[in-house]
Amino acid sequence: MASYDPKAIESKWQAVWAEERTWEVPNPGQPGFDAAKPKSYVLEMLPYPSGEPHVGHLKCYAVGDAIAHFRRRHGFEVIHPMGYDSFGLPAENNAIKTGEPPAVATARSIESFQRQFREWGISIDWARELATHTPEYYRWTQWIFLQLFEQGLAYRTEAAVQWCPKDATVLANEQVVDGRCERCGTEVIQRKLWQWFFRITEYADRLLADFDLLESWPENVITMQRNWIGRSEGAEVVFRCNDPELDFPVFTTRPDTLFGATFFVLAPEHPELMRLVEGTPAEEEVREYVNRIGRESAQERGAEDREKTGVPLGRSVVNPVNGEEIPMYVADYVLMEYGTGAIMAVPGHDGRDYEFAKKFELPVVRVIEGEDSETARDDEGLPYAGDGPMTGSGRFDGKNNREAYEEIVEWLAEEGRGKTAINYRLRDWLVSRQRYWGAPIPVVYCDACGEDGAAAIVPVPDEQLPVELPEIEDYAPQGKSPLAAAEEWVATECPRCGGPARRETDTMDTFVDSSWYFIRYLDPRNAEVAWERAAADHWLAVDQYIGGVEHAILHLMYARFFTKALADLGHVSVQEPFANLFAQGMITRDGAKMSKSRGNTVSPAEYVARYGADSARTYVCFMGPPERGGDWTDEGVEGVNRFLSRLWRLCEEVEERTAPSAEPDLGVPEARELLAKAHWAIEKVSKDFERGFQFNTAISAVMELVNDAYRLKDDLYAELRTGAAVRFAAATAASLIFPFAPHLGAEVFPRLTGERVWEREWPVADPELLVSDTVTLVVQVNGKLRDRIEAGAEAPQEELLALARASEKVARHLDGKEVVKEIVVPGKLVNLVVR
RNA sequence: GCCCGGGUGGCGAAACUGGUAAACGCGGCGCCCUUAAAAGGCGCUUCCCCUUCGGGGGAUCGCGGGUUCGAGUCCCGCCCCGGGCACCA
Repeated sequence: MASYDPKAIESKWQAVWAEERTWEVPNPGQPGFDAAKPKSYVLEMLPYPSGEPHVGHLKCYAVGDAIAHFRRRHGFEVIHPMGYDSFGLPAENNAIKTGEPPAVATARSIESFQRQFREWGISIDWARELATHTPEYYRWTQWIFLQLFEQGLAYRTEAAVQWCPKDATVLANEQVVDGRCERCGTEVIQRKLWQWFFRITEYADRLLADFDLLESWPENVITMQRNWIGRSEGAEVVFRCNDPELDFPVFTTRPDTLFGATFFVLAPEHPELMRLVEGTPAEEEVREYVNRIGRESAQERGAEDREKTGVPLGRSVVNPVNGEEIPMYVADYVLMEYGTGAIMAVPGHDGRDYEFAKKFELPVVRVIEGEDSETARDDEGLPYAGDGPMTGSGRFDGKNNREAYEEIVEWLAEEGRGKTAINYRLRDWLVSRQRYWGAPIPVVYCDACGEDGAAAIVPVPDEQLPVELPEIEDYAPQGKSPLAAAEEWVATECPRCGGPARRETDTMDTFVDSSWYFIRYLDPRNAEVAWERAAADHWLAVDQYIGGVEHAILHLMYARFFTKALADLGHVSVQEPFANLFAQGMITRDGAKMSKSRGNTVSPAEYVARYGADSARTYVCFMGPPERGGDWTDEGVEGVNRFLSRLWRLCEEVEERTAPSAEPDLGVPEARELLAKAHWAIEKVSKDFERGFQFNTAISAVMELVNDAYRLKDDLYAELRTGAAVRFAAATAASLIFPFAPHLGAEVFPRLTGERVWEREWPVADPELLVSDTVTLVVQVNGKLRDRIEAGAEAPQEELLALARASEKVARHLDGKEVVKEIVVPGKLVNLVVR
């Protein structure tokens, strides 16, 4: 008997699948397309190809592949593509360090990913493979950019961005770690620069509302996105300054506290700030303050226990509800990015305003009665954030603040001093990067076409796309994009007037590339259009998306935004890209996140070489619930490898000792028991797939089946028809383990059944064999377990009671006591309550 | 501070709508096979106490209360761990 040799069988089946292109599926209109077959789009987040795949990849694709196989065997036409998110910083940083072009390192890494995906036996439709850094792909990224630009959804403006003074470059938020540049450790500052943005805020409400369209997303991911969007309802109220004459709208969620406003604060970046103090005694101090704040990092400014600072402006505004003049300040606790960059300060009912008022000795006024010991900081019980009757609020006195809320807003609206308003925490998406390794932003600047001395932004016409990345010498950013150094490339012709023009030298954030790749998979080789509508309509939406929680906010929200924008443009028919989302947990080692510096990384290749891909894949699915994390242990992989070897040996033995086509004999108790176990396992594994991919328990069910087969097999081999039960059990185990250990399943199943496992429908449990004639009756006295008795499954209540009372163990506890209550749960238990 | 997860043996974990706590795996212990080892097979393994060695009793799912015939599961109050957001008006 040959022993389990994963290397041999794995390469054998990988060759078959490659040769036969087993996992390729046709589009509508293509040969072999079957319109009657339901489709299922199973997708794992595409990898960023840097170095070698790690265990996180192994887990993600093992989980996704199990789902793909499960659906195929339920009659679905499963599309299961793969690609590479191949633009990005690591390749570029490597280029800066070594001078090797990013394309070279990227190609090397992609090769490694391709090789390992094949070695893992992931069922990928390779005909649809793509990489986002190729001109064939980013041509369409640029096309989408221009589509958004035409709609006014892409725009260029001057904005404060994170700037590293040492590297002289803008940094993405992700590149800022604890307020410092991730590369050189220099403290990041804010700087104003002209940047490209996508108007995602326009979609804030739809991004919130359409959570309802999703079939199944983890609740925590939805919550994270909801918080990130941060919708608040409130009112916009206008405060007027009489000298100089200026209106200052503020956003507030508490118009009911308007009567308690005792001062007014502007953000240091507020555009009217310097105008207010110019030529006044306050000018010097305000200017110094603003400059000082400007030099501080966002980290410092947002620090938890930062003391309130600010400067009085020597100006005042009028509170529209009571005509009171209140003094103006500038303070850094007011943020320009949120609301209007100005606030009315209500120290009596807001903790931050309270702190500021105390420090600057400003009046604190109560306008709502009530107390809350949690928030109160003084004898008056202020600040108070709760509800209650109004006071000191003129004609609203005595009313509950909740009711007054509506009335005040209505009244303000009548007076033309306010209106209801909604504010979002979400900001527009900054997409330009002063970096080389990304898709060039496809616009040119033309002075001749411009007005008032400003250059016009002229989009590159579709037929001139892609705007290809030029080859350059030095990849290091010098305060502007490295592309700016490619002078010949920058100097171009204006598509509008034919005169001299300059190319945009910024590239796009790589999140742009990954916001639409799932659509390109559907028509990946199309050179005429980004995708054919029929193909997109057939396959979208993604039925099951799988990836790490770390993408819960950015990637998933950007992709949702793109889908909605593309739907509005008439390019797709769905509003949501991912109907179902599965967020897998992170694998740790020795209880810690894996990292090279910690030296606790796990190389999947090493384990695949040692135990085979099937063991590695099955292990990552078995280590715990896949949505939770888990700690990688070598013993764990060995354990799974032991199980697969055991299944292998069982199948080998069964092939030798039993005949192929005999009907199992249900009359022999052991044969029936084993068949029942097999059907139980079918039911259990199927249910575990359906109930949120509980693969750990699914695999344990197959383990139980194999254990039972081992326990019973030697007695059953003797007869032809009892041997058939063992054959059925072994074949069932092979069939059920196939989604996790496809090579083993593929090898062993046809040897026992003559059929290819992936062409065979997923088994269905026989209900007759799922129920047994007898059950274990649990007998409790006062809720405590006293005995277990075998009883007929259909036995009536009286019989169960009689059985329970007949038990000696039970009788011992009834002795001398009175039974006051009898509880019978048919088929389960009897509980006797005694006194 | 706010919003999510989660606390069950030595470890990873299981337990469907309240009904046998610890399935499955790891580790450990013992036995069988073997000249020996590896591999493999079989069994035991939550803790404490009593035992005439057949077994018997008690405790136990982060802590404290409650509902119930019965709570890991439901309710109330706390503690700890992980993640996200954080001066958002």
